Amino acid sequence: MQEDRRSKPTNFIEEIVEEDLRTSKYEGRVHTRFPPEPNGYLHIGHAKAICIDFGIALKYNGLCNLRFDDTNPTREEQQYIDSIKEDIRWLGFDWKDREYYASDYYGQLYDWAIDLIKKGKAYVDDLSAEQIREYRGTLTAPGRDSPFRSRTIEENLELFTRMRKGEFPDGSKVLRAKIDMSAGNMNMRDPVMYRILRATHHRTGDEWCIYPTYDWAHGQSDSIEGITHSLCSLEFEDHRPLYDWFLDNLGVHHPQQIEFSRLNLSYTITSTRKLRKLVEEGFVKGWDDPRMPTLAGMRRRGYPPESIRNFCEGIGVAKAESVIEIAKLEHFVRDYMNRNAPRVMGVLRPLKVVIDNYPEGKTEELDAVNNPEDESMGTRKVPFSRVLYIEQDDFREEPPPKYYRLAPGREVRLRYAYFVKCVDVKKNKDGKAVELRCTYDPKTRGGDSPDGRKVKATLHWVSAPDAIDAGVRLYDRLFTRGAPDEVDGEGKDFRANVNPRSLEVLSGCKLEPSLSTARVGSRYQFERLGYFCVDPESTERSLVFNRTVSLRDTWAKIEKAQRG
RNA sequence: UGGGGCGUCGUCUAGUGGCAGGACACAGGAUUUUGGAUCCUGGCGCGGAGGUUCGACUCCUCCCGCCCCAGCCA
Repeated sequence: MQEDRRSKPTNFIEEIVEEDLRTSKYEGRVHTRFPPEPNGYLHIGHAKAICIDFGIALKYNGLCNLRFDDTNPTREEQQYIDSIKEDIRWLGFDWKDREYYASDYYGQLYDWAIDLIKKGKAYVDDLSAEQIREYRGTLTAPGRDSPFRSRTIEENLELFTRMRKGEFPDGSKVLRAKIDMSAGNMNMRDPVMYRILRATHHRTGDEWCIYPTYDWAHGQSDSIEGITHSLCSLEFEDHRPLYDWFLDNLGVHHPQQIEFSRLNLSYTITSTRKLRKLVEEGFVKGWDDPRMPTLAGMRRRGYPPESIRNFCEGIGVAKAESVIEIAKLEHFVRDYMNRNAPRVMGVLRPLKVVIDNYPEGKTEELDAVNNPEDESMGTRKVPFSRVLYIEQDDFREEPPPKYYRLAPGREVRLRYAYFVKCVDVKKNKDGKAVELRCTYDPKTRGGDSPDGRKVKATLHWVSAPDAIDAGVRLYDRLFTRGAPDEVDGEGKDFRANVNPRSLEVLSGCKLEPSLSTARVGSRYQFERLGYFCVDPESTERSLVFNRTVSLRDTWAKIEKAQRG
């Protein structure tokens, strides 16, 4: 009955879920989970998974758990747990009180391991890691049975119990599932379930010296939590037979694993391991560096969570491997910001302008629209005076073709203010323009000429005596190649493709005074320049802005084409 | 030469035997007090070959290409 009102499935996973709902496969329940390993910060790839896991639950009136897949104490840390929770909440999802840990289930997992041993389906193996590898065979050649494969149930029970008690050194024994050493699927060649590892776990401390592997922990955790649909990425596809094997041989609740293709973004890396390298080797300043594709970095950069969600919805869910163009992400950011970010004027690279015929000491308060896309955002006053700043790039002594902005003898509009005409240029020794002298037309107040005279350009500006100083950080893509893992030379890796000009730090930028109350995290459109966000490094005395993304820039394209 | 997947505009993605649609990108135009936004227009695609069918992106066969798997990582 409810189904009728539901929108059509938008991807193959929703189709499966709806089919399961129709056939009451899980008594009409939908219960998913997001299972991050707390070994790094969440990135845009995780965002896709989060949107799918939580999104499916939301759409079908189900639940989505947060479960930390913490089975490897050597690389997991509490700080990552904290950041992951913060980032999921920021993205806009809520797991309520369903915060779980695979380590919560160590006891149950141990009991189930005993169960499998008793069923003759698991055994303790004394082979070394290297020997196990040799015995496993290759992709094309079958493996061989370990000499310890035929131990009696009693012996296995005793050995495994002693493993748990800490009677054997690290790495000396493992517990393996007894499946099929000749299976075409390598995962079925007697996979390891437990390894001996004396490491302090961030939650269980030193309680355990044996730790379950992913394969042994994951499906069983899903089962314990009553998960119905266990969604994961493609590389786990050939783990599914093992996932099924454990659950079937245990005879417990059996969720369905469904795999989808993970997100790849051009000019971006989405590998926790590689991102950690960028952090640890100082290519960026931290996990939350605004150039990082981490949620923390994107948040600091100014990406609205809504835009990331819209992006994830916009790219779809499928099994084909793909690389999404970064332009698509930027589109969703601009789309959201255009509708929501208040407009403001700021000059990044100031060029002084003196209005010769404007009275000295006079200041006017001009009306400016806060957002032309949303009248309800109202208007504000912007001060105008005789001395102003405009953008250096908005003046050319010798304007190229199609350049509409200011040049000697040219008239342009100052947004919300007056038409001004350039009458003189003062230059320094190097011939660089350092000050413009202009005249204004008092009859054009507000920006319209009563005689119907047109100008081709409208410039943003800031009143010099009223301006506040700020620092601005401009970001470019972190990598110079669309596919950062593609490298020319031998022995090189993605690090060779890091863009040395990914960060440009500007100081002495001039902003309109209304920004003096801007709070950390606030997002604005600097008219004609782009969207900017107040960085946490801002202080009361000095604001720092991050450019989230530039505006679409038609002139830049024309100019680029002109240069050839 | 083992097992598991995947191939639809430049990039994503819809399609479930009946005119191949959408988004982004790109190109052109209209409009504009942001060279923004908006609107219009345009080009561009079913990996290949056979077969079944009145009709095939869809079903069958073969071929080609790409990805994943030989951690006591997840």
